[in-house]
Amino acid sequence: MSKYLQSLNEVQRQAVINSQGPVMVIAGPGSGKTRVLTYRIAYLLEQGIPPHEILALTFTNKSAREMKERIAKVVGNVANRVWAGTFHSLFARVLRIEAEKIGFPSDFTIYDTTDSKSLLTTIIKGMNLDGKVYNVGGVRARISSAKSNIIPPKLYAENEELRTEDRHSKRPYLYKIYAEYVRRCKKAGAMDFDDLLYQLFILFYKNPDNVLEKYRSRFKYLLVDEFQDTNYLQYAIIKKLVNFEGSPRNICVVGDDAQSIYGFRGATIENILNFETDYKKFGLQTFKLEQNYRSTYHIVQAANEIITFNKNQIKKDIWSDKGKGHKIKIIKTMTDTDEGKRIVDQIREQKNRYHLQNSDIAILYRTNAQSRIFEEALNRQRIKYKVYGGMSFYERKEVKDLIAYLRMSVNPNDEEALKRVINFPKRGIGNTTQQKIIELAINTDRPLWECITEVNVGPRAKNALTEFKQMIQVFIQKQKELDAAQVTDLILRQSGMLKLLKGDLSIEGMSRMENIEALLNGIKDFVDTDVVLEEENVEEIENKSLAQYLQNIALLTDFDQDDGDDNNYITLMSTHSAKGLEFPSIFLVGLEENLFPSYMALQSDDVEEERRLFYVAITRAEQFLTLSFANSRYKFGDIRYNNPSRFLEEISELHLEKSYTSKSEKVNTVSRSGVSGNFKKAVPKTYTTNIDPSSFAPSPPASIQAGHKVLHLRFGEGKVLRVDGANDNRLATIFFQEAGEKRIALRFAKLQILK
DNA sequence: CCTAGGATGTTTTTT
DNA sequence: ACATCCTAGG
Repeated sequence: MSKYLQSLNEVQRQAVINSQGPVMVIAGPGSGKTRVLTYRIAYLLEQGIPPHEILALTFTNKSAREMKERIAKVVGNVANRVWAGTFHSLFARVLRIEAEKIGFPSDFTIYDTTDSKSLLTTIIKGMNLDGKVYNVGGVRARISSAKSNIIPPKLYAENEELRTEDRHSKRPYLYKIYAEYVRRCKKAGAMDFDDLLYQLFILFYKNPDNVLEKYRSRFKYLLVDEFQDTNYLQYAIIKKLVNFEGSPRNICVVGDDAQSIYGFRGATIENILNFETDYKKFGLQTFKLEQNYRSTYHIVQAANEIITFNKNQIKKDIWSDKGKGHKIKIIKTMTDTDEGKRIVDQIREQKNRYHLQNSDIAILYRTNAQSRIFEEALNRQRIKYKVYGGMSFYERKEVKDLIAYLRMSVNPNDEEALKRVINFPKRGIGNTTQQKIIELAINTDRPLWECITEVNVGPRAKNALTEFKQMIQVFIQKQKELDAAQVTDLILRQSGMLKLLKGDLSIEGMSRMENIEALLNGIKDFVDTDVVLEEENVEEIENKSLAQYLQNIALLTDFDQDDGDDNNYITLMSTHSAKGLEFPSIFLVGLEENLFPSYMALQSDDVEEERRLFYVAITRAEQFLTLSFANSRYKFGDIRYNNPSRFLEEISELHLEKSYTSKSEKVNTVSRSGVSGNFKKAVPKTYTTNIDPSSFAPSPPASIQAGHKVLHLRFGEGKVLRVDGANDNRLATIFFQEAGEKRIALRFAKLQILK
């Protein structure tokens, strides 16, 4: 047996070596999911499967890269020829090859969210609709969800249910916006993020030139990571590739229903259930990875406890043999600023006491806006950190502006790029002129680009437009002759952007210039780095053109930037971004009602996904887990008061450091006044009991029945109203005199029966 | 056509 | 608090 197989436990090994037919791996946090995936691929390669026949789909570039690196360690360079990447990037790659079959240029532009929103704003205005009722964010989400459920504009228009929903939300014309949006994207030769999936499905569905057969015979082995976060559309594509008459159905999906946190963008746990029914008849094998190799006992147990508060889940029994470890610490502060200070103090202490590096530590929060407070506190103490997410490098205005010029030079029909640069830097083409062009384009059903010199405007504007067009035409020409770095340099000068940026000596201006230089360096890097040609992918001619560069950057995020050599910094990121990562010490902050769980989730009564997110967050920790919340916090400029998060109460005290309760009782009894805004005053929510812990004797969980009078260390005396579930999953509904009704998992409860 | 200053909305999470 | 949108006046 190969050496790497010996390093696996029995279940893991089975999940690796059962390489034929459908396989589902349910993998708890830290259970070696990535190891199974990578070893499975390595195993396939060792069995002689050609690398290009393996398609491994992940959600982030980072996990794809990590996977490739780890496969390479086992089997060497052949790993680079496995098709491993994100859904979006790999599908974009296929679409570049096949785009013309479905009416797109192969150099199609990828619209990011900003582009999509900007186009929608134009459309909504053009239809004279109220932008407040038809807010772009909401409209875009609606369209995105339609695409994710494979509902094209025509079906949308015919679907009474959807139309009624729209009428209810006072947006009866949404279907028209959708149709126009799709039309405009196609006219601009552009695909948005959803299109990268949707158009691929359409390609497979319409199947011109039997293109589907080509990919079916090419990708003989499919692996899907984070399967719980796939949406209907993604699963539909997977099925197109795998589920057909005579197919060996070599598909392996890996996921964890308890870590499904992308419901808001259409991910559905039903895919896991559907997968079972779809492949049962083809000999589906299921493996459950339940041993956690990441975290110590208290962390694993706390996670187990809180997840039982969710109703729907596949039963799992996650355990760890890493020892008891440290208990979970909870920090409570008065204000959000204090939270920042206290967390950073705590970080310093941990670093000293346990000799942790900056890179061992991460601060996680629910919303990106929370990062600022910690940045300030870390700055004051001169501790290095890096913020992930939020405004990414490629979303900065100056970067987008320059890229818009680049995009136009490759695809002049790119409407959003044109709108960005037509009057930037200012060249006398104002709003009125632009409106006239847009109008002409709509009336004659032609791209904006073709209309800019035909539009009927005054001589000044006419002149400016002619000059603009000539300038872009030069760029288009040069782009074909020069490499990406050379042409970008030329564009930067000739467009006037460089002059404008250099002339701005303000702090912000300097930083904009720095960003442009960083972009330029990135492009130089792209040109100078040799890429090994993959012989199987002859369709792709590796070159250093601008067009090639643009294809590669569209789907990059901040995560994908090289940090250089100094990587000893504290990581700050959202709980969503943290999925799949692990750190010796995690600080999970802002644990307040309306923040985590979020206000939106509470409004729509969807706390379960928030709880899964909480579960994901705490299971990132290997040894130290610190949770924090603040009494008051600034939001939209004024102070708001929130209660501590309900999730804090769902962790049993067994796993918490003692300091929390004593401290919080003291602070919590302070009454406050003068609460501003329409937020209700925060009601202190700790429950003082005068039970002496030393005389407290919890009864065995199995003995607790409905009707019992019971004692709980924190909640005091209560009556068991009912008990449901069986064995390990028994949940008691208990009414406490002080704390009200609670649902408690008996497996973990410490309850003393009184009578 | 451009600018400045005021009004307004925005925060959930991401490829 | 901050960014974007809107409006009036030059």
